[in-house]
Amino acid sequence: MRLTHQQFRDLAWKCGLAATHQRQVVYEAVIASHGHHSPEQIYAAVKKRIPSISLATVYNNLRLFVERGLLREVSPHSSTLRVDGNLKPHHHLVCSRCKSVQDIEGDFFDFKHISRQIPEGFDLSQPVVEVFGLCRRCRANR
Amino acid sequence: MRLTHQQFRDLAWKCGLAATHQRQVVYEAVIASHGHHSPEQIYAAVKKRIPSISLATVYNNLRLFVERGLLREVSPHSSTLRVDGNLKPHHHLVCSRCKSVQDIEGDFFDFKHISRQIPEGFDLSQPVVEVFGLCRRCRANR
DNA sequence: CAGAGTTTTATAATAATTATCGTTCGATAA
DNA sequence: TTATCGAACGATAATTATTATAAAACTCTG
Repeated sequence: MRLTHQQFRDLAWKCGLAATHQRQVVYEAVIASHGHHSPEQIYAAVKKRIPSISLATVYNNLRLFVERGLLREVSPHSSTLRVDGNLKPHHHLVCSRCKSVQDIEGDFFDFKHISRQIPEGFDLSQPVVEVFGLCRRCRANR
Repeated sequence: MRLTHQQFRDLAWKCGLAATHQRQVVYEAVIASHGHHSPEQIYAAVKKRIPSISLATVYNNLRLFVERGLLREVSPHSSTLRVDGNLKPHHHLVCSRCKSVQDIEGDFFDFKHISRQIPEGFDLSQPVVEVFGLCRRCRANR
């Protein structure tokens, strides 16, 4: 998706960012790419329009966009592997801010309903669900 | 939690792994540590019992345990940042194997029910839910 | 269009994880 | 037991993802 410079300027203005060309192109690349892409993929897309762009600029702007609410982070996990020795069916409550994980028990999810919506062939026989929110501490520190 | 060597041997045998001392201590450390710990934390715990252990051994065994189904991976996305430009409420269907993400629509989740179960103070006003399973391609390639 | 403050770029640094390889260990059988 | 062989371990190098730094370029406001 392309925006006029004025449109992007207004958008950037709302969240207190300067409307630079690089920033606009990064933003457009994310919106245009339906799906959920990694920084490297976005960098590759942006490079077609601005060959001189730096990968750091992509990271920088993605972080700013997420901070200012223009984009949301998918799977806002910690940057490190986590393992769970509890193999009984249970789900996780994850803090989007500090990445802490707590177990939750119970049947909250209507899997029959989900089954009708998911793509053909997707295997949900052992579903794991993660619910993201803000833990008490992070909510207080806002 | 401690296991007898025989108990661990049986467990390891079931998934085709040799029952080494290091392996047993890593496994016990994960199970004993309720919660969802990082490789570094597990390494620190194991080091108290086997000071000479290598971090690589911890990583190696965690990966094997996950592969063989003895442990499960929490938030199986940790390797790279993903962003989403779709700010409308929606949820994600994630492949545990290849990490691909697809959007799903609909109200599958009984948030009133969840609200009763979650810890005091946890903010679920803008919940994001991710459902993990196996996509068609990864299921076929099993 | 000048000055102040941001942003970009190139690059170095860091963190997390994986690969490599020589050495040692564990399981099986003589 | 011990000999044997493949698996596992430990030290360390390499790789990958991300963040930090600092000088140069750009954006915004007046």
